[in-house]
Amino acid sequence: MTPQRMAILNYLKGNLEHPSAEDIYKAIGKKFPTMSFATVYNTLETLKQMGQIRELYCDPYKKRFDPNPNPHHHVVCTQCQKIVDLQDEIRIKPPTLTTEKFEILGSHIEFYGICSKCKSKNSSSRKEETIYVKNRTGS
Amino acid sequence: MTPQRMAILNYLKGNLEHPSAEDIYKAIGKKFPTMSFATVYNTLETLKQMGQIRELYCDPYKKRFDPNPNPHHHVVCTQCQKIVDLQDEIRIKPPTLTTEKFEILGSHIEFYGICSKCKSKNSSSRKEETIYVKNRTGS
DNA sequence: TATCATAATTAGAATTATTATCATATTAGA
DNA sequence: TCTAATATGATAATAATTCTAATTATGATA
Repeated sequence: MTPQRMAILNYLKGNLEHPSAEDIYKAIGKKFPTMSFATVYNTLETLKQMGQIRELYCDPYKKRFDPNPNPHHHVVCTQCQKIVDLQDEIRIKPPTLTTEKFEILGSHIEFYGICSKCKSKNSSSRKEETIYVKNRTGS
Repeated sequence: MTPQRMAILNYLKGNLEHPSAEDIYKAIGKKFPTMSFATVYNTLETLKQMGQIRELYCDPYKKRFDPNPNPHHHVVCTQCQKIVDLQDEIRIKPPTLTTEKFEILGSHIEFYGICSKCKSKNSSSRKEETIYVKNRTGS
């Protein structure tokens, strides 16, 4: 356990925003200005291997990281890529694969939609809506 | 409707492999050697807008395309990124969001696991298993 | 405490997938 | 056929991520 790892883990734990590697790099950079991007990626990979965090793929533009490794599901805004945890316990049967034999290890439900912030943005300025759709950074 | 578009659409329809843009480029390239990668991406974007195909994000390394735009779910191999359609009709309740108000537009379930091919690969040559994990191309 | 092996960090280059630009070519409609 | 609109192809640009190699920190042991 190095200071950098502590900082990254601390930042992640208790963060509900499902930050990307860049988010983490920027946030930690304030405390550790010398820290490199590679360390962020290395640490995230290590934490993932250790089962401390989970990597999410529901943001099509970048990987996102979830400090809660326990199985749960997500709601994703298709405009700003905001990801929100779902508390609901959803029970689904394992699939009946007819042609392919898979060893199923887990499942993940993604609900897609528009968050309230984006919805109000849309209605207030319709002309610009393609900007919100195409701009990856969500800014 | 241009010849290139026809070729891409024809290739997609009736393809169960959920190909990536590169897969499509390579496959169509045999018939249209002059076709550019940009055309593949442009066409896929157009077809997506038209609602003819669906873009999948469950492969962490690249976007994958599904010729079936109707709602259905998938099983993904975490080693070779093989994606298989699920025929099962799975009914899930829309989530009860307490803090955030989302307009939910759809949902997608991903089951994760190991396909039979990767499972036999693993047991037959354990020493090389990191190769299969790290090699993105799945080859 | 000094030494050593191991693992972590850094900076930067390299890679991969994807998107943008723009000149040219093609298409579809009058 | 003519023309405007759109598609294509070559290439450059970008963004996220991974790799490399040199340096540095860490922790165990003498």
